[in-house]
Amino acid sequence: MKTMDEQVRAFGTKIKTRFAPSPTGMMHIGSVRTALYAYIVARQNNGSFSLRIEDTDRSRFIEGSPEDIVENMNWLGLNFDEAPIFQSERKELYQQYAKELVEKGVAYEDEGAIWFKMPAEGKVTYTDLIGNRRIEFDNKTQKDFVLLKSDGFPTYHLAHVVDDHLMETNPVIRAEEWLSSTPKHILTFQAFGWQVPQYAHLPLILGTDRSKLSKRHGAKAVSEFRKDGYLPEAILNYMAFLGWTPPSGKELLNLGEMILEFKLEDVHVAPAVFDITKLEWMNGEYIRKMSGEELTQRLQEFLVDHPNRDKIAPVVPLVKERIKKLSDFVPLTDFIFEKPEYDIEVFNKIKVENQKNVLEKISQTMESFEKPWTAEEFEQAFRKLAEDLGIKVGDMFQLIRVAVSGQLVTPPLFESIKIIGEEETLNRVKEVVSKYPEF
RNA sequence: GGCGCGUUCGUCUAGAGGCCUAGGACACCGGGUUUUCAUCCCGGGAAUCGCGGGUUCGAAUCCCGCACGCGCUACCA
Repeated sequence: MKTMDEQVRAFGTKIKTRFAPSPTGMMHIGSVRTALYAYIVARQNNGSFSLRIEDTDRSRFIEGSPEDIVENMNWLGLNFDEAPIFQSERKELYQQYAKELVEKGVAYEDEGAIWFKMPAEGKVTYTDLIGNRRIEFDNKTQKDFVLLKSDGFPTYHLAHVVDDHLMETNPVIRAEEWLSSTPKHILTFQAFGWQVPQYAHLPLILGTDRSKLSKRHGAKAVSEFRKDGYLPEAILNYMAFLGWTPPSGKELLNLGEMILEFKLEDVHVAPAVFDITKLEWMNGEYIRKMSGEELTQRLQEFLVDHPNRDKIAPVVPLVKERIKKLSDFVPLTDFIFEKPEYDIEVFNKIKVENQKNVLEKISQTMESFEKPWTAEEFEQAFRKLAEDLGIKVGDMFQLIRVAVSGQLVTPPLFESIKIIGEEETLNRVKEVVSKYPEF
């Protein structure tokens, strides 16, 4: 059996792939995988990768959609080699080709539209690159279909065939929802007398209810994942693994490694369910793998409106192992930059009697420290205080934590305090003592 | 309804006749490290491989049937 590589080489000299979304909304997370695989195949064959905007249905066009697609492809690092093609600008071209088919007698005009005439006999057979499966359709089960609409625009079927022929696309990588239409396309290629490209129909990506992934599954636009603090490398990695495992068995793979390992023929035939929990885990892995400097920079790019954007560098090492998404940074570190809101309910969660009294002692102990405070002195002093007061060490530090941050969960206490500053820390504790239990 | 595709732990998957009393990852549960959380480490439960027939000494792996799911069935893509 020939590999995909051999099959494709037998077809033409250069591998050309394309991503061909229709601009009916913001770029959807599911289409990332289609774009990614097409990109990888082009890259690993020294081929070219381009963008084609399928905007032949004027009524479904959404303003800003092409820009959103380009922007997110750039963000993901999936770069195009050629200028984007807009099908709406090629109207006359499709009309010419439609006319050609009418002249050849394989298409006819009816009610202002041009229809492809289905052969009454015969079968369409082809081998899909995904799963290397032989797929067969009986022409008898197929119906005539519209090539050119009465408004003069082509349907997807005509536009796909004309464009991918002219662009010399091979292989055609698209979602499996197109599988049923493939006989139409193959027959059209043949009617023109053109070489039929190889097809790779990628299995559908499903929502948790097992229906085709859409907005209502919570898996939404790429831009929203970006806004939520997901990293492009994690998104790419996760999406690539929906239906594909690298032969090396690695759990984490960057784009370069994917280009080395990926093969279309290794992609699954069965649909996959999109599971955001695993994406989140992967995102956390990528965050932890980054250097402090790198993370700081990413965070600064992400936190465009953060009031203390320039001061986050020292905080980054404290949260690196505690955040899964860039956006997690904010709630975890707000108390470091701003005095927190206090709530007696939070203090009540710590099982310590006479809290006000203990807080008073904490305040006094802090005041007794020489500046700069040191970790050893801090820890030893409060361990001793806990012992003297007969309370658990853990509770002691939790009380300090809440007094300083207003929260039960924070990055490491002492390190946080060092960033907040001794003065400010002491002020906060004093204020808590004086206002307790009403804040 | 017609046509097409699919079916291994909850999820992503390994698996190409014996290496499978089915392996890994996420998630979950338990334990350890730890002043919280997280990280890290250790351990655990979790798929009779959709069901039923074959073929074979032997099947998750090959064949047939069925069931179920999904997709398409537009002058949408």
